[in-house]
Amino acid sequence: MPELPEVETVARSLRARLVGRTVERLETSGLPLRRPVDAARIAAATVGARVEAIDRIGKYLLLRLSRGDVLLCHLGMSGRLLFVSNVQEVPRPPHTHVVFSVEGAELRYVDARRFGELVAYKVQELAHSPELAALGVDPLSDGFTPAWFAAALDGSRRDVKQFLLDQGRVAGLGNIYACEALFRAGISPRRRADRLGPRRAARLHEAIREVLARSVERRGTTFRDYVDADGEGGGNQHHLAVYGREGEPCPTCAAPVRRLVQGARSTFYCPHCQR
DNA sequence: GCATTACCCTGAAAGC
DNA sequence: TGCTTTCAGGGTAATG
Repeated sequence: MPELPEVETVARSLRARLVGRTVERLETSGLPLRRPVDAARIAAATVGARVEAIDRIGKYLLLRLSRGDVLLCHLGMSGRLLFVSNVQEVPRPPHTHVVFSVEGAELRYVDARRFGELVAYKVQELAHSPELAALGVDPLSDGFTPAWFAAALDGSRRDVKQFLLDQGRVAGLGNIYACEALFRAGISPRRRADRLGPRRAARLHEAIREVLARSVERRGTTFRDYVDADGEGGGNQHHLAVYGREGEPCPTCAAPVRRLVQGARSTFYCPHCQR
């Protein structure tokens, strides 16, 4: 499941391949993703345009194109963006929904569960798009300061785990890294956000940055579907302390890791180390 | 403002 | 072995 480190890894691997190249053709499967794919709009934005830059905001990938268009891509649960240079030798995998032909190579959007999204905007529309307008602060951006984070926590009475998953607050954290950051900070996922206090808030801020930075270094976490633009899996799954480890010993105290359900999502935590 | 539930979807795992 | 059921989860929307 692509969260911030996975999307960042895709952005980096794509950047090396795609920037400076021109899109020549667009093909789509015709099947809807989370929303219908507007092939005509995407073609108008991309075909004949050069890829000028690739950015990331939260879990969104931004392909900035010449002529002032931006292609916004969310990988959902199982989405992959694959850059394939030897097109003849590598057949398109099942669930290939969008293909950009790029100077003899292909950028393929593959998504078995079709929870992803691909949408084009004019650059001046982007900030007001429904996807980005409601997004909170990216935890690897300069705006993610301890003071901002503490104030945001103070303004929410939800469980801190729920708070962390809210993309309108912190943009880019998903279930894996929310669990890992809370473990690292020694904070119970059930603690109310506005009851962390300044010391825990500072610890959690630091833990979020740390957990994300380490995972970016390891090129993300591959559980099932995630690979980068070159088809390579990440390495962070070998370094998870609690996520997906129900019943296994906590790496700190050896107590069994527990699982609880918050907002219909599994939370993994150590009841002994996290208070 | 927040909790809960349903929905979209497929493949892996579990259960029989 | 092979079939059926359950579960996983990001984001959105409806409802309370």
